[in-house]
Amino acid sequence: MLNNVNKHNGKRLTLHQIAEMAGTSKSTVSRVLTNDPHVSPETRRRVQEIIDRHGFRPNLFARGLRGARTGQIAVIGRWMERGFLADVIKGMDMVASRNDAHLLSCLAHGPDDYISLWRRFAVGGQVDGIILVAPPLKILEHRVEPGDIPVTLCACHGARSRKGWSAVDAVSLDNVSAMTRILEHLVEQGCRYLVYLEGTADTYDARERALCFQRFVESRRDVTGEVVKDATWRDTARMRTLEFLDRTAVVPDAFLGYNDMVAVGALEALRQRGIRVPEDVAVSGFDDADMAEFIGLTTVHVPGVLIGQEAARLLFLRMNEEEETRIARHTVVQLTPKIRRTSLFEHGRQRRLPRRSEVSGAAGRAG
Amino acid sequence: MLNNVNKHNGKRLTLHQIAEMAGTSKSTVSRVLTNDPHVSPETRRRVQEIIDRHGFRPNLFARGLRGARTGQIAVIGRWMERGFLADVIKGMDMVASRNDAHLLSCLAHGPDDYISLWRRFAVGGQVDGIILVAPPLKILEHRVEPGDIPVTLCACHGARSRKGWSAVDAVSLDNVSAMTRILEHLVEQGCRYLVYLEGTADTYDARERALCFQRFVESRRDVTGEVVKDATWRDTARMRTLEFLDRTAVVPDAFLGYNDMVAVGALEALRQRGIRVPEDVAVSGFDDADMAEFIGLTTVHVPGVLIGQEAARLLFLRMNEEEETRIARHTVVQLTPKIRRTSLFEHGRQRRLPRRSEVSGAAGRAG
DNA sequence: CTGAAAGCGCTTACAG
DNA sequence: CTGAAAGCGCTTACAG
Repeated sequence: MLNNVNKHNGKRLTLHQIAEMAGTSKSTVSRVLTNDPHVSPETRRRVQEIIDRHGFRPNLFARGLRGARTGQIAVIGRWMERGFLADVIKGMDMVASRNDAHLLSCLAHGPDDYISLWRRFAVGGQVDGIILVAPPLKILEHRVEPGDIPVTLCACHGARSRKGWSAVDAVSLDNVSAMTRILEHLVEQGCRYLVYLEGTADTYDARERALCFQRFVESRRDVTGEVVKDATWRDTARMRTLEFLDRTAVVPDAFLGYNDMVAVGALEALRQRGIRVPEDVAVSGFDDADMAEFIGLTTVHVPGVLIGQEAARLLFLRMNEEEETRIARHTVVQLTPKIRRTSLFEHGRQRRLPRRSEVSGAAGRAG
Repeated sequence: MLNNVNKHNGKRLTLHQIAEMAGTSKSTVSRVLTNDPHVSPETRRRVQEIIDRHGFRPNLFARGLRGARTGQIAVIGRWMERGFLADVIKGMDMVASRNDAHLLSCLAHGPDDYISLWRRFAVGGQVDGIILVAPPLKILEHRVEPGDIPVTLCACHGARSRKGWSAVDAVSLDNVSAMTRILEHLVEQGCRYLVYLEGTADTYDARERALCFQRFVESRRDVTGEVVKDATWRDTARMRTLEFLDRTAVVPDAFLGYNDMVAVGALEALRQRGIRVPEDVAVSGFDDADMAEFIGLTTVHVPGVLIGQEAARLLFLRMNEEEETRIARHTVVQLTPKIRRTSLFEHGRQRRLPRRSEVSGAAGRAG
């Protein structure tokens, strides 16, 4: 009887009542509930049967107040990452529900809000653990305090090398390998003048992708690069791209977006200016969003669900440790480049627009 | 000092300590915290100042155990609706954080899991209220019990007419108006043979959209319709569409998807068979997903954030009521059809494929 | 292996 | 307006 869960004769069930029905004490019932080994098999069986029959679930507040497990995990994320966040939360929820825990998901409204949410949970005792998804860079100015409840970093590659964060469990994305392979692919396709649309600049992963782009460009004599800032979402990316196109003498060979939505913004701008993709310019994104495959967008597949599962696994591992260990676990998730239509010149490139090399070459000769 | 929030000399703060510092009693501090009017302005000011200075936040478990507010709202949703769910949660979170509450989001793994999650929270006392997002049809076989904590239905239009659910607050989508306008638009464009890809059949909204399609087709003498079942997501929609195309004598004039992802599945299948959109066949979706505009998909815009806000508003209204009222609030959200490229034949329709009317007409004459 | 008792940090009648 | 006290439902030393 689903409707009678946790109720008996219309009254909410308590340990006390279960104990009475089982002809034992509250202590023993509690021991059964917490899997305490100091209960005889026979007693355990009898008590468990009553518990099961009535669908009894202990009051979480009493439990939490007593300082035991609350069965709640706080997940702090950002609305801007909603696509990734939805996948990650799915993965976490899978693991959490296997551990009889629920997710308390909070969307931060900005870096400061993110940090104050984190600190509140870190000391508050409201949850058993915290997962920080793509936290703002600013969080690294703070540190994990000795008394904090367990925390796992998710999608914040590199944070572990920072003072005060080295002992924190983390699952990070291998942005650099994936980004480098996309860049190499573009160069192979004949691209020499690349533009990176930076997206939000305040997460570690965003920063890492931008840095990777810059280093790659610097390491290649034959490649020129430029970073366009403040292209955080589809519309801003479209606007930034339009502005860029209006002030540039030559159209670049490729636009790389911080993520797929930014790439789509660039595609819209290019379409608006009548510039063909991929004939005139290549475009790539990051994330492999739902429709990326359909529109043939070259991108990097990010296995969000798997990442969420792993983050939750690390957290439960930590939570279940008897005593504090000096171990910090770090999982690096490999990402898969997806080369698609927007960056492929199958039949040789047919370009109407002048290349940068031609223009600058001409200018060089003229000068 | 962010790090000192809720701590004083390294110890977690309690009412007791605040009372000591303020030179008053726990009772009075508690009264200040709960906005009890029975406190002198001077005392209130003094206590509040200490609270603010130390960033004191009362222990939620003690509060919850005592039977007062817990500051937590449970949101139960389904992974399949992830796009919609992400938007809705954003809206709820905006309202919740204004009310100093957090969202406990649970993803149900199936109808039974959904229902048992709901019942657990309904009687459990873990949260102050529940929002059910797009619950499975099966939930209507159960009913809201008298002792249940407040619940708000979200995206479950029509449930209110069911026994045991009439007194529940709800925010629903006006699926019928939107769907009808899309259907009328398609007919205006010359479509006569329509196929609806049903998607998941186990939510009220999905059911309602399918029903609306069937009724429309039945009400029009000149229109033929067919429903394809079990097209729940992009890949299944693609497969169902391919199967359909392989067994049909004539290609329909339009495919309507239960949502945008289903529509994209259909688009993929059509592309795979070399059938042009919109020249040979029109396609429409539902939701107005992130990339729908970019790919020119005709769809219905669903304002998820706004819907989430409204659901949370209704819930807080209910929670803040002193005594139980006999009022049930119902907000209906209007949806906006977005007519785009996939259903527009601007330059007159140029069709390579035979129309159903032609084929069946020929068959009729032959018989 | 089992039970009686203390106590977690609040709120709210109750008494003044 | 204010304070002392009871009690919410658990868990865990403590004693047997």
